[in-house]
Amino acid sequence: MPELPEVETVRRDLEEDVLGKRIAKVKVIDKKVVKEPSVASFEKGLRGARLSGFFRRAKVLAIGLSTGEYLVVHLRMTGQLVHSRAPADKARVWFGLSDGSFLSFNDQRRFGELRLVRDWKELAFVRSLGIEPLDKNFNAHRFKDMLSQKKTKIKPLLMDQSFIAGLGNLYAQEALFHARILPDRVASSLKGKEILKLNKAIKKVLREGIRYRGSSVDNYVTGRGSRGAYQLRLKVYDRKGEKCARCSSPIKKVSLAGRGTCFCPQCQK
DNA sequence: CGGGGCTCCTGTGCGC
DNA sequence: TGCGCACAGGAGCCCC
Repeated sequence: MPELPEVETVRRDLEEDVLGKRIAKVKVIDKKVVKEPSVASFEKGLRGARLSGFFRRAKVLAIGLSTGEYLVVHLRMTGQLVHSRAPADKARVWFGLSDGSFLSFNDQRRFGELRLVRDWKELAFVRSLGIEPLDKNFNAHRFKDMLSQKKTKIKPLLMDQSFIAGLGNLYAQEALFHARILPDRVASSLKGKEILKLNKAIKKVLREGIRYRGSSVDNYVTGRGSRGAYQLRLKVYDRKGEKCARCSSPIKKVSLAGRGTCFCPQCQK
């Protein structure tokens, strides 16, 4: 499940490996993943374009093109964007680059989305996004303001992209563990110290996630097709029944807003 | 506007 | 061993 650190890892890989290369050929194998414009216009608009910049907002990756348009990629659950010497066997879409290499969009569950647009920041989803959690404006003072009126449980709120943009189910659970806060706490009930700790924990888990090149719990891979390593450092996510790294109590799992949520009932309060 | 629930998808892993 | 079903979760959508 690609979240901010996974998408950022892909962005950095591609910026390093394919910036400036030209798209020589576009092959759409699964039309479902191309959301706009029509497949014909998508192919025509991309063919011949150079890759001129790689941008990320939350979990959205935008690839700037020499034509002035952007190829906007949302990996959703199982999407992969991989640069390699040959198209991936299971590619939904692939791009043949001018140097003979390939950029493949793979997506087992087909929730992923590709778009070719003029102004990616005007996309409805991008416009509705909340604050970027690694932005310096996201500090404890600001966070306190954001939480003060919120009657919802903190964990689903952390996953609300219009509130904070980029956390998903994995990093939300990890951040709450590091801040020692129970996932079902009502957001407005958090005290000043807890808000400070959570603000720091969110930044910490995202930065660590990026440093370890993302979490390959399921089928996420980097822009080079390799696995990340942050899954080895997870404290609660997918660890139901295992011992808490801090206090050895068994990790519990509940469902919040329909999503699996793991936590330590002993050291999260 | 908020929150709950359903939907989109497919592979995995569980219980019987 | 095999079958069927729950589950995994990002985000849009509908409804109250």
